[in-house]
Amino acid sequence: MSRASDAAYALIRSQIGGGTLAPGAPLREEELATLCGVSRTPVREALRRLEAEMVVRRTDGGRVYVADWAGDDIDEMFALRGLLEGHAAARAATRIASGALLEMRAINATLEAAVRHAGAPDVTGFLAANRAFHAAIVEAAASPRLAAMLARLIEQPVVQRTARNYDRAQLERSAAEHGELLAAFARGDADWAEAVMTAHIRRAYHAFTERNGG
Amino acid sequence: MSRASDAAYALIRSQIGGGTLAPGAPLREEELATLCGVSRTPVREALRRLEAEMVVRRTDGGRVYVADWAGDDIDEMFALRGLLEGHAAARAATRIASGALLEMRAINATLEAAVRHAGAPDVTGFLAANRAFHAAIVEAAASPRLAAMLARLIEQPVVQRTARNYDRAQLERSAAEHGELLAAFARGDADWAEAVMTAHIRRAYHAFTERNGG
DNA sequence: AGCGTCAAATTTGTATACATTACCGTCGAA
DNA sequence: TTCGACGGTAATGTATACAAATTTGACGCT
Repeated sequence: MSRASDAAYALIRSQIGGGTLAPGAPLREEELATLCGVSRTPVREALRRLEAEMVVRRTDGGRVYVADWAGDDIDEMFALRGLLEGHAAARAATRIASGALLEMRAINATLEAAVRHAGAPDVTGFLAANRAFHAAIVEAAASPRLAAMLARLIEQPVVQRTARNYDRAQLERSAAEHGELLAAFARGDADWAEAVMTAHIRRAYHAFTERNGG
Repeated sequence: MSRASDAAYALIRSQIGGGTLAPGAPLREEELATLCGVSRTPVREALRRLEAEMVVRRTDGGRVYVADWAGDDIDEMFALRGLLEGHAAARAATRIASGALLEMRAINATLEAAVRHAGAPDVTGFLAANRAFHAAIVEAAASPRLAAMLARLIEQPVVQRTARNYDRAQLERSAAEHGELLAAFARGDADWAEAVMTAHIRRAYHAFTERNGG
């Protein structure tokens, strides 16, 4: 896509993710335009994209606000993630190429290393590897529509807060579940992969709600 | 949303749905602008929306073409529809209000009347009632994200071609399955509702592929 | 003859000016 | 005092002009 439009999209999204733009805050096009150093036009396109992703919401008139997904929204997101990522895992199990499987093993080795990092676990490293791992599954599922839906569903702030709530034992359990997914993939067992992934997401859900007053 | 932008969106979408704009056809902004009687700006916004819905696709450069979803795409769409509509039915079973349930019974009565129409079945009437019925389920599911996903997934051309492939017996079976869904809703049985809906979509899938060379 | 390169033309991306619409405060009347 | 209407203000919606980029065609070279 275009340069300015993409830059505006990335910046606004990161500001929302980083908390600089708080949930419920109004977003005025002109203000964002000066913030991004571009004109209103690309800002408008960025807002349209964010609206489609439900990162922002707009009122009956055109006013745009930062979406304050909380409570039921979180429940929805995790329920749909479980459904769709489980489906993705099932598809991936019967389609993944051996090369991609090797790559995923390497990714999970990195993840395990981050978990067992000397002193405290390397949460940032964990997050990067975790993200790459899940992305690889979606890639192997070979379903553009599914990929698009999951991209809109997985809010990184939620994933990050979830992981930062994990203690070392939970991080290790995540790594172990990833290992089990790899075993299911190696055997082409779709049902197994789906079950493990569903449980994986479900556990993340409870970890998230326990410490965030869901 | 805005007047002109909405009009452009509706017109372009209907032209694609109606076949006037064939799959693979290039879409030039200026041409569409004159066609819709508006400027390029609202056309651009309409194209962004259609892109998010995967009704059109755009190349590395900004060129936009009518998406030619066929073959694997159809499989994907039905698989995801089964998953998500099944989930919607499960949620609806435990949440639907008695008033909404009554309304759905009325809708299905209309649908049955269309099926048993004197002479040939009234397929247009069937489609209208069918659409209203499924929309009511999504509404009762009370999940905005789920609703947004399904809206992007259910291409009316596909639904229409599916229904037009049905013979009278299949139309009657659809009506019966709807009736079973209503029974599941009345008892608040989420598992039952989900199973019936999944089967319902699956049958539609096979009906579609049988006569469309899937 | 085929291929690479360069240039012209067409198309999209961006910016800005203008029109329109929604919001909000104020004023007036019940 | 509260409700409703009205007008000012500020935001979004639209149109157009200009800049950037990509495609396409032709020309020259191998």
